[in-house]
Amino acid sequence: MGQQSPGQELSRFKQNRRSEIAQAARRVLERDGYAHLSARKVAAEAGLSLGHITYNFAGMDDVLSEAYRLISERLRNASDRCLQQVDDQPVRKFEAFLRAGFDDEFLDFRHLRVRIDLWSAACNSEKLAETERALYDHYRQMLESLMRPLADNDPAKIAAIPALLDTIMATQDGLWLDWVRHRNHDAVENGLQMTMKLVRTVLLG
Amino acid sequence: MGQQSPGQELSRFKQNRRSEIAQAARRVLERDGYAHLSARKVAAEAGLSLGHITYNFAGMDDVLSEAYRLISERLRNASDRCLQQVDDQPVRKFEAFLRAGFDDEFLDFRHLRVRIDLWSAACNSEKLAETERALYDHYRQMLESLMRPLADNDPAKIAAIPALLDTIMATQDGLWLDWVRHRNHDAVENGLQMTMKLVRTVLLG
DNA sequence: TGGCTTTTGGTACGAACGTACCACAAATGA
DNA sequence: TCATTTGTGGTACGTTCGTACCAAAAGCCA
Repeated sequence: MGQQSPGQELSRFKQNRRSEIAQAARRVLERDGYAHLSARKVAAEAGLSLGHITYNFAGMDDVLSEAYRLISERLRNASDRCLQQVDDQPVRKFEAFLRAGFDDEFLDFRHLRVRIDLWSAACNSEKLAETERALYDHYRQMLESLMRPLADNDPAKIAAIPALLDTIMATQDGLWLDWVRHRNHDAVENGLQMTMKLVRTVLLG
Repeated sequence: MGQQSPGQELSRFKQNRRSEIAQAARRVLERDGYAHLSARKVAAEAGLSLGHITYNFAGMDDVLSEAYRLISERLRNASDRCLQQVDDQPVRKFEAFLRAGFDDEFLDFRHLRVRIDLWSAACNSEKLAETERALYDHYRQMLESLMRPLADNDPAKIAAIPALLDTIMATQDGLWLDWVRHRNHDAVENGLQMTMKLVRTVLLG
C-alpha cells in the first residue's frame, strides 16, 4: 500500500491502526473483562482481520499494554477536566476533586472492573505495573496540588501531606473496590466524609 | 475402591480428596497466580491424576471456589488468633489487630496477589464474590468488636462506627494494594498511623 | 470367593488460544 | 509502467485448555 516518507507518515499510518486496535481492546476490556479478552475478539471489535494484530503489535502483551496505557490516559484526562473547576475555597475545590472520582461516570462496574483487572494483571507484568503506577502517581500529584494550599505554609502541616496522601490514595482505591463488592453508595459517602474529616483534622485543625 | 456406609464415610473419603485438591490449588494460586492456574497443574501439585478433579469436582470453577474458600478460612483463623491477645487498653488492642494484617506474614507478595486475584476473579463469578464478601464481613465484624469498647457507650460515637468501619476497611484494602504497587513500608506505616488518628478523633476525641 | 461400588490413572476430544505465515491488494517512487 | 514496499485478509500450525470417558484396580460386603 505504498511507501511513506521515512518516519513521519509511516508512523502515522501505523499509529492509526495501532490506536484502532488498542481502542478496540479497551472496549473489550470494558465489556467482557480481562479474562475474556482474546486476539480474535479484539480484531472483530476493531472490524479488522487477525493479521493486523501481528502486523502492528509484537504480541498480545503489547496490545494489552497499549490498551491500558490508553485507558490510563482517558482517566487522567477526566481528572484534568475536574481540576479545572474553580472555587474560591481551596478545601471545597479539594473535596470536589475527591468526589469527582465517585460520580456516576466513574462509579460504574465496567469501568471499575478494568481498574481491578489492571491491579491483578500488573502482578504478572512489570510493564503493566509501570502503567498502573504512572496512573497512581498522576492522580496523587493532582491531589497533592489541591492539598498544598490547605496546609497554609505551615511546615508541620506540609510535612504531614505525604502521609495523608498515602492514606487517602489507599482509601480511594479501597472505596472503589468496595463499591464493586457491595454496590453501596452510603459506604462510599461515609468513606468520603471520613476522608474529609481526616484532612480537616490534619491540615485545618 | 469399596463401599462406604452411606453418607458419613463416603463424604469423609471424598472430603479428603477434595481437600487435598483444594489445598493444591491454593498452593498453585500462591506460587503462580490465578492467571497461570490450570487443572493439570493443580493435579500435579496434588500428586494426583487428572481424573480426580473431574471425579471430585463439578469443574474448575468448583475447584477455584473451594480453594478460595479455604484461603479465606486460613485468613480468618489467622485473624482469630490475633484477636486473642490481651491488653488492658482497648485502643491498644484495636491497634494491634489493625497492624497484625500488615506484619511480615501478611505483607507478602504471593499472599497479597491471591487477594488481588480474588478481587478480579470475583468480578466474573458471583460465587467467588460471595466468598470474598464473607471474608470482608468477618474481618469487619472483628474490627467492630474491638472498636465498640472505644465508643464508651456514647450514642453519638456508636452511631459513627459504621462509617468509620466503611472507611477503615477501604483503607486497609488500599494499603495492601499499595504495598504490592510500591513495596514501601513507610506508606503502610503512614496509612496505619492516619487510620489510628482518625479513630482517635472520632471515638476518643 | 464372587459380585458390586468406588476410586484411580490415563487417554482422547473438541474448542480456543497466540501467532506464524502467505498470497494478494494497494500504494508509492523511479 | 513497473518494481518494490506496505497493508490486508485469511489460513493453518502447534499448544494448551477443560473435561468427558473408560478400563483397570481396589476395597467392601454377602
